[in-house]
Amino acid sequence: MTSTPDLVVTRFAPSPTGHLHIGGARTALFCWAFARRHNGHFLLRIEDTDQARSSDEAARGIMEDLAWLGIDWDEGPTLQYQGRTIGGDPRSVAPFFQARRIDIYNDYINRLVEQGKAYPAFETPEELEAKRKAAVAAKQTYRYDRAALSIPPDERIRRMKAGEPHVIRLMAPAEEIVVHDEVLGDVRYAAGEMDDFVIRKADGFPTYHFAVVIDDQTMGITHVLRAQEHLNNTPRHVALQRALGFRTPVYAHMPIISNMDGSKMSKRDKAKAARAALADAMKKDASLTPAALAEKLSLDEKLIADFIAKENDSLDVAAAVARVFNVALPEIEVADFRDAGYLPEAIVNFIALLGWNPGMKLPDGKDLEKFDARFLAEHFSLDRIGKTSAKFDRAKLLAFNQDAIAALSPEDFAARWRAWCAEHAPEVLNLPPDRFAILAEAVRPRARTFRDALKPAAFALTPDDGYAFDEAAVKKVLLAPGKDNAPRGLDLLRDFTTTLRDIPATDWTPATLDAHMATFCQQKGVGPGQVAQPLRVALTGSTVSPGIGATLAALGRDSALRRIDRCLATISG
RNA sequence: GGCCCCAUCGUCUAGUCUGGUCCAGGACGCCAGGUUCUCAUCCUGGAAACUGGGGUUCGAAUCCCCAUGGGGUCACCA
Repeated sequence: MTSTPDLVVTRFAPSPTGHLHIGGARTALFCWAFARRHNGHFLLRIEDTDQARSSDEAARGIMEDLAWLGIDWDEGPTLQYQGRTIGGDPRSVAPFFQARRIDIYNDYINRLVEQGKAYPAFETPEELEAKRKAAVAAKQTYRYDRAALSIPPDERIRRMKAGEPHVIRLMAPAEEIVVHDEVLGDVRYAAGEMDDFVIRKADGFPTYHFAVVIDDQTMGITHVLRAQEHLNNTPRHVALQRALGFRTPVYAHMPIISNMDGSKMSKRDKAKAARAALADAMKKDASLTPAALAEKLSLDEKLIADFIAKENDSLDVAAAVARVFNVALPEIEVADFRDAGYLPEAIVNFIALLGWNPGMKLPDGKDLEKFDARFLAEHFSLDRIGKTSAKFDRAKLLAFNQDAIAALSPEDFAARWRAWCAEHAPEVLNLPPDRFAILAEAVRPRARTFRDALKPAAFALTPDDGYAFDEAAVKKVLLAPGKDNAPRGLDLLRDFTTTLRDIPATDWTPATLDAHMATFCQQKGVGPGQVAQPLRVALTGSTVSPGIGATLAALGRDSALRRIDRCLATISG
């Protein structure tokens, strides 16, 4: 192993049991930024010691989520992303999947057992659970009672070697442990608080605590940045480091991100939202039995019944409910935000502000809060991480995303919206490129996310005879007598259409069309609204659409004229 | 419940370490106006907070103590 003495190495160590959680994304971002700021390495390690819940797909998904956010790792499993390779093993510290490091862990565990610093214990999970329940019932704090230590050492080892099912427990230290944390300061844990926790499970896999400590040491991790929910784990890790003779890395625990109501942001929130929507639907429609729902959602009836009864929080059911009943589920995982049409740069900016702040002013005296990953890589520091937990305010994220969308060049916005549409709304791509570009620009200030953009764009995606003319709009805008003796909307429309017919396709652009309308209005002595609104009703069926020039142009000359003709033919009077 | 952490507008926060420049600044949201062909964008203005109580000090959002509140964590999950 080659190592540079002062090389800063941070790591992000997700367990591959699902998509990347937004909170995990922030942890990864801070680890990445800290490494960049100090010209160090950011390492990605996959903690797959929970055999039942881990999967390779999940690991890959997490890597893609990170890459999408622009968080690249210098060391770790490799990923091909947009033509380049992320990851690698420049210091020879692989493997990066814990399941492939079992031999390493066992070496250290054997050493601890030989030294009497750890010992086998033979209780079954059921026995321990019973003891735990008894302690709770007696209002006592449960700690492992060291029953295994009453077995003579020789016999313990003999039974262990004979293959009797056992776990290995660390002999907890008898002294106080002080954890120095870069954001919280010294955190003290009194002697005797810690019990002899398990470091190797009966299935032979190390527990999280043990694997983390071994890996952080053998991978040369110098700085551990993680969420505060891990703070209480840290004394265990320090105890382990001392027993093993390892150094202690620098710790920095960052505040937790929670929902607006203070509850923890979790994947279960999606199930909760779906369940509420389902309950609502079932109340309104008595025919929606679990059996009927199974049909409707094309899922197993038992799964659905259990979901309703809160027996499970199946993400499949939640997703199906969202789709079929057209309800929005809260975004929790990075993939949710991507699907909803958020920009990675907006997400990065927003989550960076959840618990960190540059503390800088703009020239106009306002606080600096808009920045990108490059800025973070230059300015991120531990001492500006806050201590208070942060609530995830979607309204503010939406505002950030809207600003990020506004900051894009028209070409960039069109290209990126197109890429999103290709995945989530392919029908939009049926438009010819020039009209797509016009539509994109028209829709941009009306969209806070890519998905949002679909709504104001809808008029351009329906067939020319595929929409109805809103009755109230027709009455008010087309048929009502004009103000101040002006002609009715319908007559103005008919009149202006003559002008429109004379405009060649080559001039059919938003600016030119707007200019023609302005001229027409001047000639007729009417306000722009008196022409634009009737036109809008004819073109879209409603009184709401982008600017009239853009609306006409996004439709294209043929389509626009066809729509007006249909309106004129349909609405008479 | 034990242990641990935290405490500035509804929310994210600046200010706290190095007490006075803070009758507390910014942003989102909200409210009210304005621009505009609708919707939206955009512009202007407004309401809105130092959890409470004790200290220390000439002086406390800033330092100390207590109370209260919130959160985390107590697995052969990570």
